[in-house]
Amino acid sequence: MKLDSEFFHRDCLEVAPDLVGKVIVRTFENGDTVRLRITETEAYRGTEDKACHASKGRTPRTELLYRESGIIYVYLCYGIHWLMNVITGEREQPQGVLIRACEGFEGPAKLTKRLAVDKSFNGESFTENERIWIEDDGLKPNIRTDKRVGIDYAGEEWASKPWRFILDK
DNA sequence: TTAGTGATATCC
DNA sequence: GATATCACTAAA
Repeated sequence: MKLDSEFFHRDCLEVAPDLVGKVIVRTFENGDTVRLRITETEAYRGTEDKACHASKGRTPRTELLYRESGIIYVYLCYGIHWLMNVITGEREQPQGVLIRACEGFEGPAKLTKRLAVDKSFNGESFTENERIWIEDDGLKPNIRTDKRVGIDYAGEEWASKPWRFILDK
């Protein structure tokens, strides 16, 4: 079952664990289809979350975070890597879920490389899209939580939040 | 441990 | 216009 906008229209702290175990489907121009189970996500929640891009204020880049849920937010990290996020929650409320890893592709940049996701997906919809979407295949996985990684700059208070969700086999 | 990489934000 | 920063990876 393809996830609809209702799924994403919730708080990122609900959507993030729910996305774990779901399947990203990507269709390529040459007809190939790739299906990858999501194994790791992280929640980024609002202006008060120092690790969230929107915490420093509304800018052209973070504008997407304020938009409706279910759209894709892709951005370039360290000049080389594309990281993929999904916008969740209410409009005007900057929050989203970072897709960190999929089965066999552990790492946000490996994931986007495999799915050939780049800037052109920024602002696209996950719910009305021919190229990429997410499916629920009925799996009810065990999920464990952990601290988010790579955000030491956000300070101890935010870096220690258990807002990382990992598929537990 | 370090280099590589480029968009963005912030500072002139 | 210039530069400092960054939610990473691969190679050593």
